[in-house]
Amino acid sequence: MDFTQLETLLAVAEEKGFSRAAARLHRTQPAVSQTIHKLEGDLGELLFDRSSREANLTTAGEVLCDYARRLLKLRSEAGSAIQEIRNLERGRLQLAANEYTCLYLLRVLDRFQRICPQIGITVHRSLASKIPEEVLERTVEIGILSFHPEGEHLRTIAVYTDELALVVSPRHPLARARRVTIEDLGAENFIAHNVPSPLRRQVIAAFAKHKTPLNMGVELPSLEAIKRCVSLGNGVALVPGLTVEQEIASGELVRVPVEALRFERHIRLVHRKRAPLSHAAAAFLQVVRDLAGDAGEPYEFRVERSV
Amino acid sequence: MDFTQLETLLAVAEEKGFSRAAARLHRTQPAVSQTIHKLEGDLGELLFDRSSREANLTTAGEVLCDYARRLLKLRSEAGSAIQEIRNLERGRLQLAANEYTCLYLLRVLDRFQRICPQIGITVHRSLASKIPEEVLERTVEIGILSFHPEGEHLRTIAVYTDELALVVSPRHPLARARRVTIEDLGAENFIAHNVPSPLRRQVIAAFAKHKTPLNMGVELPSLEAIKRCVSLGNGVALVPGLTVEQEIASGELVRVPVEALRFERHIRLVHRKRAPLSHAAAAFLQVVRDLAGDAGEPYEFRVERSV
DNA sequence: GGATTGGATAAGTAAATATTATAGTACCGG
DNA sequence: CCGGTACTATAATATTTACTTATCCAATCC
Repeated sequence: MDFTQLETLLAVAEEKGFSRAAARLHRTQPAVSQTIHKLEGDLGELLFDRSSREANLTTAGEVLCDYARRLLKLRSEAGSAIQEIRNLERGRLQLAANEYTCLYLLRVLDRFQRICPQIGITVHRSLASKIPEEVLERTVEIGILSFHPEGEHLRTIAVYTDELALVVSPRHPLARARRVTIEDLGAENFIAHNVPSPLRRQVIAAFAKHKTPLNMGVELPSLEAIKRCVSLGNGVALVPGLTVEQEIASGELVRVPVEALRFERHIRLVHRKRAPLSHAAAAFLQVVRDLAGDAGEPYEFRVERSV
Repeated sequence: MDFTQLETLLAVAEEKGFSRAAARLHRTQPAVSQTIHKLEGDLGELLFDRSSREANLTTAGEVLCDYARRLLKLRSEAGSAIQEIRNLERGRLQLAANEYTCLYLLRVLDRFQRICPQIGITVHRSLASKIPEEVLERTVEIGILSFHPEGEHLRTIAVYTDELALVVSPRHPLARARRVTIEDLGAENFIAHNVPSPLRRQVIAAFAKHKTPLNMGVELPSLEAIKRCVSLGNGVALVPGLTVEQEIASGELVRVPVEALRFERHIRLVHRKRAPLSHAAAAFLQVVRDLAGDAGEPYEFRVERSV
């Protein structure tokens, strides 16, 4: 029992004749006869009473017509559902981000949702170091990272350039200083993120280069905790600009520019290079690309080579 | 999109691999690859991500799998439904009978319903003369008649031999008579059915043969009315035995045997000779045949030749 | 980095499904 | 009642579709 047979059945039933059905199906009459004959053979039941001029359904034929209509309708729905996926009227995008890269994501999501309101989004909150494997294992389709992951199978796209910001409490002496050099920071208590990162090493190197002591008296596990700690006047911290935009705007924290501590941090999207991109993911990437075009710096869309 | 493709899709999805799916489907791996490839081409969408060792569904693939399961389930239900018709677990039998032949039908129906409890029955109440055309026009599948209809396309089966009964009221003088001859009826008022029938002519001929006057003072349109009329003592009537069995048993009417008025009436089934018999109709005929075998006279099952 | 597993591709073959041609059967009108 | 018309079945043939074998290529495992 295949769809062609069912379509033929319905055509014959509705046209009340094999010849007319053949015309409707753009097929010859013997083709229709054979199709129905084969279907009858498969089922072991006659479907039509051909004894009179017009073909009439038997009981079995009537019952099967009923199913045929339902089956063909369902098949057509299936086709539409696939169309909907292509048209971004259906689907879900699985993303992975960490505490920090989430902040970038928020800026894109808003725009994405306006363009693809029907696409659901799931953001998996992960540790940065776990994100590449989540992408490789297909738990998520796109990861958002602040480092360039290794791996032949990943495609990395730099999408945002963030600058580290040295932040202090508004009541801190440095908050009112005209010009601050790295040497001025030797006496300060640095509050650090307790995860190893390339950035951390760069900072240590910068202080070493200027022969300035670096006091990392407090190490905290979250950016939220670091910001709160600085805000209470317990030290200074070097954090990604994105994470403190809000607090600087509200005056809760003050950013202190230091020439020797200008570090950039690139936010990247990663996805499996060889896997076919879902339409939802492709649309997401397009939104990111458009954002770079419309909003300009610090947004960008720069595919990086694999390492 | 055909069922083979959908089955293949599910096999690959469930086995997470083309080769394993091929084994399950008793087909070779290239066949599976080609089937999926063609399906993808038809839909314009990739269904699997083959980039890793195991095949993973894309969004479109997942959606289609969902539909595939529903479609295959529905097809299997359709197959079962056809089976049910064959097994007499589903169906409806359309019969045509008139006031009189209905009485025969009642005796068969009881037995039929015990054997085929799932088969619905619709009895079309028709005028006897209209029944053959109802059968020919397929309004009903089997007609029940008391005469032998003409027509090359009808098959006629005599199933019951009924005898006409002369009935009178229990208070009528003939009710107590020892032996009644046709001549004794010359003074009686005959209540007749006002439809012309071969039988009516036979009765008139019998009276003429015995040179007995026949007074048909009252003509009524239904057997029910005739019986009531006789029961009230307004005359005598010659009616089919089947129609008065109840009343004779209850004593409401009395049957008076008259040698010269022994007329037989055959009840027949008719159906289209060339049309395929439904399983329900075939079962019905079998019940009628069995009844003839089990119950014996007056039941029978005698196919008559077409005229 | 070679071995292994799994999928794609190409060419040839088998099977299914179409077509043309023709014969047979119901129904209609003179 | 009989020939014309309308319709379906069947046979022979052609075409398309789907499967198999053989081989290649990519990813993963050890």
